[in-house]
Amino acid sequence: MDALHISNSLTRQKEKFEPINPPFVGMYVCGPTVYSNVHLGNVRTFLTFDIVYRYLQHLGFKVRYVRNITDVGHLTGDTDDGEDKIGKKARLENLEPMEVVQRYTNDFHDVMNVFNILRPSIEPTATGHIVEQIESIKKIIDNGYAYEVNGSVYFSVRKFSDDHPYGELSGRKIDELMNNTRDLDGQSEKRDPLDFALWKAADSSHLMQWPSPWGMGFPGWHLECSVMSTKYLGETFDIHGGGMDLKFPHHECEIAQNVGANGVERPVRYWMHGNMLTVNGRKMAKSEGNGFTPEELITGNHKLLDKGYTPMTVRFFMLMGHYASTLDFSNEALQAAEKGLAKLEKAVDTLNRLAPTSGEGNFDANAFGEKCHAAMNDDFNTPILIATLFEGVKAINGAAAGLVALTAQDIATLQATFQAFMRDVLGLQAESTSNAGGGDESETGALLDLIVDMRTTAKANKDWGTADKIRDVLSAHGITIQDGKDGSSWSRG
RNA sequence: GGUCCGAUGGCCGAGUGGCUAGGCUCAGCUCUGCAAAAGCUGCUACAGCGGUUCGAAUCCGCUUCGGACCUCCA
Repeated sequence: MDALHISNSLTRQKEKFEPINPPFVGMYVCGPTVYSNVHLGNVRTFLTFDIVYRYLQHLGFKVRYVRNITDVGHLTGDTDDGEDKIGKKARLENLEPMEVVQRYTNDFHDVMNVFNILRPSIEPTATGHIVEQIESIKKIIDNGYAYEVNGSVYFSVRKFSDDHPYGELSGRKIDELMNNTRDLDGQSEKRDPLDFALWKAADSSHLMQWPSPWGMGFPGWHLECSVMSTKYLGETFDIHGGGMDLKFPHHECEIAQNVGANGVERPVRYWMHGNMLTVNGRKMAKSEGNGFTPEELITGNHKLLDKGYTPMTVRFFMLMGHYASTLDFSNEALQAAEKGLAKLEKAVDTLNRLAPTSGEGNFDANAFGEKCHAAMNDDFNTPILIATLFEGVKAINGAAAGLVALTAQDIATLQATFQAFMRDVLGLQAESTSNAGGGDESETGALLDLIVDMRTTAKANKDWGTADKIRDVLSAHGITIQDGKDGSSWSRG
């Protein structure tokens, strides 16, 4: 494809991407609720939109990427008097709610860094936008789509659906929803089970609460995303992303709120949903007890893991599947990713030392680069991109083996393409396996050259014992010796 | 119960009407003091049944199995 196409969840079509105000692009992604450590499934979603962000920038768009932090707890249960998650955690650990928020926000940021996921342009918090949320509720009430009961405000879905479509994104119909709504525990003040809260009254035991025209309380969960996306990206903007599990009710309610407050019929042009990471076919989730943290993954300290894996291995593993498909976690898949990534890294290294042919080249480096673009243009198809990169690997290794001829220009093009797609777009950075802190690179390199040289002498003398000992010891330190026709060389990893 | 989605070789995972996906694994070969790496070759699949078509993994129907959402969720 010669232009970027995106699968739009709203229309269920693959559509050509045309920003509202090129070269600017506005993108909003639902961030985490910071009441616990993020697990790997969460990471997958943020990785998905990291790729979108990176590729849009690669294409030259000026992207304003907004990803919120949900730091209001919301309710643990379905009842009107449920405790909020952050408040509950604060009580359990004897902390201020904001201490809980800060702790898990820090954790979230650390994890994002470890996986080389870029920071958004703006990272707004729900608590920082209480005023805007209250203003938004007033507008919705004024427009006739919300009502107040005992200090709480609810959105009237039925009233809204008389004037506007509701359920378009998730493909739900009001009548079906009616029949399938579960009976709530406790009585609800809602006039209709389909209604959702914009503002909840809080009693004195509730730790996080703010004054409002309706009394002390806190905002409903869906509202913050509507308000913050509108504030920073406008009443209509280009891309809204999030996990598949947020499609309903969260995103559906967001649309209703935006339309209800601002009257804009289609606030978001392209809706994108990342699919779930599964374990043994089931969604990774805290409640399932099958989730593990990035730290457990890296150390391998978890019953589901045979060993630890590096962050880049995990990143590569996730990118080997398309974001819109479920991806099943398994040790074998991780191991395959580990080896595949090592092969890729090794080829990049080989590429940098490759001697160009003096004659004609027989590899079309330009076509290779275009193929990489085509893969990403087709709805960010990272598995195809990776498969294409391996075609480049084959050419590089073929050149090293003397089977493929690459001109200096070909090599330069290959280097630029690997830099652009492997490093910049896929965000796969080289992981140093050397024991850091042991002097500078060139010094170590000179020593290794000397050792390899000594081993070559030993080999020439058929002193296999010495030669093998050098190889084994270096290997134990992560240095691999390669013997070729024209002598030996070393590499890390 | 309702809505939606999926089922691809030993494993993971693309593809969506005709053309090699790719990675990993396994076997053989080349290279090599041995090994590793690399290269070459092989194993070559589309849940089942029926239909549409010159032609289907790809479209339609049914069956079986699995999953997501309908409640907080990335």
